[in-house]
Formats: sequence, C-alpha cells, structure tokens
Amino acid sequence: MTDDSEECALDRDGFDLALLLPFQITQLSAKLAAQARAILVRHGSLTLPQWRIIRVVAMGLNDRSTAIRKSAGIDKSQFSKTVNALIADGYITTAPCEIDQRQFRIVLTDKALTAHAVLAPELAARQAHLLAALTPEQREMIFPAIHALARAAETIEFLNNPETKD
Amino acid sequence: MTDDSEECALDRDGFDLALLLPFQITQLSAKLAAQARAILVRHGSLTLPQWRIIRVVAMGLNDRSTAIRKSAGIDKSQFSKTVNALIADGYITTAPCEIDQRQFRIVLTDKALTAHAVLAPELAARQAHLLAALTPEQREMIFPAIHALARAAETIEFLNNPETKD
DNA sequence: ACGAAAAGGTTGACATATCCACCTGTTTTG
DNA sequence: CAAAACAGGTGGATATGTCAACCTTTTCGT
Repeated sequence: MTDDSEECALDRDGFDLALLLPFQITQLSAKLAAQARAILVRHGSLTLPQWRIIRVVAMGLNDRSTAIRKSAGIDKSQFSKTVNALIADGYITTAPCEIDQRQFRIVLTDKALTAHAVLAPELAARQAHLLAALTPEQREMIFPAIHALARAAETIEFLNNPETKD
Repeated sequence: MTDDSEECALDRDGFDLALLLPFQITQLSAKLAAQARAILVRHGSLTLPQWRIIRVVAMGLNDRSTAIRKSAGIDKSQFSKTVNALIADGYITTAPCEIDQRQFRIVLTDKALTAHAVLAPELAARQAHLLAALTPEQREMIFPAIHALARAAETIEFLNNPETKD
C-alpha cells in the first residue's frame, strides 16, 4: 500500500505503538484512501477529492456549493480548487445560485454521471467488503465509537496546565 | 478545527453519508491530526511527522533507520525528508550503522529529549481523554475492529469484474 | 564467487490537506 | 438605513502524503 508490503505498524502487536489510538486510525485512514484510489484509477482519472464531490452531488439532496462542501467534509480552499479541476476536466458545470449570490450551483455533466454509474457499485461493494470484515457487534458499535472519538478530538480543553505559555 | 466550527459531516446524522465508513474514518483521522497539531504548537515548532519519529526513537527499542521508519509508519520518502528537517532543526544526529551500511542510526539531542519530556505527558493525557470518550465495550473492540478494517483495506481483490480494463 | 534480485535511502514530481489573507455578498444590529 | 459582524469563495503559501526513478548495499541462488 505505502510502498511494498513492509510490515506496517498495524501488524506488529506486542509493543507500545499498537495501543496508540490516533496512530492506528491515521494508518487505517491512509490504507482506506489508498484502496479507494486503487479503485478509482481502474476506471479513469478522477482523484479522490473529485470523486467525493461527484458522489455528494449525485445524491441529489442539494446542489448549492456550501451544502455540497460541508457534506463532502472538504475544506473551503480545497473545495474551490477541486471544483475548478472538475470544471476543467468536464465533469461539472456551475450555475449562479439565486438564493445566495455568494454561492453557486453544481450540475453534473454526462461524463460525471457515466463515471458515477461505473464507480458507485464498485465503491459500494468495497463498503460491503469492509463491513464484512467486522463482526456484527463491531459493526454495531463502530459508528458510535467513531462519533464519540470525533467529538473528543475537537478540543484540547482537557489540558488545563497553567504553564500553557511554554 | 478545520476552519471555524462548520458543522462537519460527522455531526449530521440522518443521511446517507453517515453510513460511509471510509469517509467517517477519514474525517476522524483529520480531526485527530488537527488535535495533535494543536498540542504540538503549544510547546514548540515540531511538526506531526517530526514528533512521530522522535516519539519512536525515544522509546529506545531500536535506533536503526529502517526499524524507526517502519515503527513510525512513515513512507520512505517522507521519512528521509523529515529526518533531514530534524537534523537541520537540531533535534537529532545520525551515526553510521555498522551492521548495515545502507542504514544509519538516529540519536536524539537534548533538545529532542526536552521536547519529548514536555510533550509525552500531554499526548498521553490526550490518549486517555480519547479512550475515556468510549464505553468499556467500545474500548475493547475498537483495536480489533481497526485491525480487521486495515486488513480488509489492503486489497481490492473482492472486485473481480472482468471488465477491469475500463 | 558471481550476478541477479531485494532492501534501503534520496530526490523530484505531484496529490492531498491546512492555514491565512483577502474580497464579496449577506445578515445583524444600532 | 448604515455600519458592523458574519458567511462564502478564491488564491498563495506551506504541510503532509504518495509515487516513481535512481543509486548503493545486502542477500540470495547458482
């Protein structure tokens, strides 16, 4: 994944690093991204952030830029740049947003719809593959656990050391 | 974290994206990295990959470059560059490795040891804070679940579509 | 012992992500 | 209503992560 099959730290139990939660999650996240890229590259030249945006737009819930950006969980800056790349590659077009002149609406082209039709089933199969690797109990509690960790990761309030100024 | 407090997709339940496991994990990973950076920036100018290397070396299990690189879960390329940055900033020195001339040994300077003495407790407190956000059952199964997902993320063998060539 | 293959490291190129300054449009508030 | 505060978007700078080409050293097969 990273390079060759160097026995990644996820595989080496028995020592300290195996207990570092953020480290394990970072490693897992990297592997998942690599797997997603491996699927994308089989069917075209969409990058991962490009695919994230197309997927959200294809859901059809909302075509306003801010809603799409937040649903995709992408930073303002990266969203702007990725949208420009999608336009340049002919995957989307934009239209002004009447309700809020600061935003814009995003419309998928046929090219994007075709790509989505091919990729969505593969990514769905991958999601099923991942879930199948978990026990039913793990499947039930993985999302609440992720959510709990995400909330706990939002602050560093638990550090109240008065010597904050180094 | 990312920008201001834009309600990130992790918080919005009730729609489809909340069920996309890789997406949730990516978002969580980003939050954890931001949290770690927030802690690092309070006590100096160490970057996250720099800290990862120092932490591994400080564990003292092995001072050979390859062992450190793999334990830190860092790519060959990034490792090389980060090590150079650590040398330039005076956090480490290197020595030739007698056993294998291709590798080198890494030695922490006092500067690194001081930084580690300050940061290690804070990062440990953070780890405890994260684990405290989980229920005991979640704590028990989170590591096996991560491990199972990591293995499932290593291949795309489950896609045996003959139309691989797009 | 020899040459091929593998492992380790470096570098450059690029992809992804974050941060920040800035500008524009919108909402709030006096 | 006008000024201030705020939300949205853009672009540059930088941090982080990945990939591939290349070189050196080590290991392995014969």
